[in-house]
Amino acid sequence: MNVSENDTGLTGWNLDVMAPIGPQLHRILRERIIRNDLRAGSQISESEIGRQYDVSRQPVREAFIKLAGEGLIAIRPQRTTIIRKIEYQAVLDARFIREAIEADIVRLLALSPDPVLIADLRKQLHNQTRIAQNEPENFIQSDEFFHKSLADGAGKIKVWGYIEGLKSQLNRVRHLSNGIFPVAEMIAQHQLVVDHIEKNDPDAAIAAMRFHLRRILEDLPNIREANPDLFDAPPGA
Amino acid sequence: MNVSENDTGLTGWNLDVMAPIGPQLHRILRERIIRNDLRAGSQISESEIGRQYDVSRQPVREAFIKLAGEGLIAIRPQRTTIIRKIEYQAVLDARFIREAIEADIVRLLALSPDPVLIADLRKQLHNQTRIAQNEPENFIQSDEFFHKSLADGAGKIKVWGYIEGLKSQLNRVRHLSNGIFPVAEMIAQHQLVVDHIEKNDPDAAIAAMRFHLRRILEDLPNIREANPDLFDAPPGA
DNA sequence: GTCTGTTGACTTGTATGGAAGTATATCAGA
DNA sequence: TCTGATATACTTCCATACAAGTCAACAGAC
Repeated sequence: MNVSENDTGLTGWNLDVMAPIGPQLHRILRERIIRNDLRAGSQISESEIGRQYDVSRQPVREAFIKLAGEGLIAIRPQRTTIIRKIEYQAVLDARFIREAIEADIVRLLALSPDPVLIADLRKQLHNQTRIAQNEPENFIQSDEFFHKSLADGAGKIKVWGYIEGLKSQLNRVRHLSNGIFPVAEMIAQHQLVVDHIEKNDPDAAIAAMRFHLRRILEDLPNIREANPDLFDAPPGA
Repeated sequence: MNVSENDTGLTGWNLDVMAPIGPQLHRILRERIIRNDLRAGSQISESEIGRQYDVSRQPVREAFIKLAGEGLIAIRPQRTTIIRKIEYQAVLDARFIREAIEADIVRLLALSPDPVLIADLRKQLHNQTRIAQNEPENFIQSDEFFHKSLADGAGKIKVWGYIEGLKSQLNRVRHLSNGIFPVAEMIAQHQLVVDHIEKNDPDAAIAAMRFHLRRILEDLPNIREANPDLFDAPPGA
């Protein structure tokens, strides 16, 4: 295990020793896995992570259990714990669920468009264009916020929380495709969704959202091909 | 805490001491909460549950953390842990997600009907009628199996696993409404879904499934009224 | 009677030790 | 050089001990 890239050896993710350790470790380790700082396929152990962060094994173990529940690691009792590789089918399933839910969310929004929400979304679209040009590394975050705002506007903010675990699977892929993502195209698709919501046209809004969320299906094979060691067994073959 | 209804004091849910304890406790406690054996609003503690099952606090704690993640209990650090009451909004949100996902699942099924699956589903419908007459207490289980079969037939068996946590919220309500459920009506709705799938009519199948899953919205207010102490704050007022 | 400070019995959070199981390295023998 | 048994060093899992925080009851002052 080699993680040290700076003086702390924590690659920038540090603990607040006054707050509960377990949940903090859960969040930190999840982020490190999603960003591929803890590489897929590599082994980790409770004691080793505990040493890195100078805590005991117990809170590490609790974080591990949560990560295993999200499918990010695989705990093999008495043997070892490994960072799971990205499962092609799991990404497809997570995307499927997300499309189903977000389609129904935009349906609600388009059935009774809220001018205040529309204005906020348009402002976000403006920001996205600026971010795409000046700080593309932050685009994923702004994209997440956009979709979250849609859920919130439909009164389904808790629904967004439920699928938090799902996003882990998708975000691992998205972080791999940071460079090759057609950002301008995605912003245009966002715009289309907002337009149809404003025009009180549910079917068109749903179609636009579904098309938008299916975009990743085109890139997925390329992403796998560019990072074969991070993925599990090939899709069909 | 009073749980003993038989000699073991475990009300029928026992541990296998050879298998990992933590996950077993998670499953057992979840079942007890869903079936209202651990009553909503009551307090529990790691040590007390540990004494009941003659294990240490540690595996109990791991089960608690998972249950908290599902929203079934609320851990208040250094204070207490309580069985959460049923949140009206959480039930609505879980139902919303389930409808969105299952609608897309039946769409897939109706787009390319599989005769083998259809035959299996029809056999299940037959069984459901028999169960409804002879052993109505098992109807919920057969209903779950029916919906799971739909997901499986669409190649989305893992999707069904992802929403496992969601079902906890819904099942708490369903177990309260065991007696007043219009079983015959639900079987007829199941039948309608299968019919439309077989006839290669996605829109009709989706409509039938959505209608079916919205049925609980009619009973929900009555269920809450019949068990006011198990629910959180009233919906609107 | 009312308020305040203290005590003690709880709670969860964290640390540590040992038990059970597995993988790997080492070494004996052919 | 190769094969197989043994030992050592890991791993997770569970039990136990300690630390820190919270709450309720109670004693005492006003």
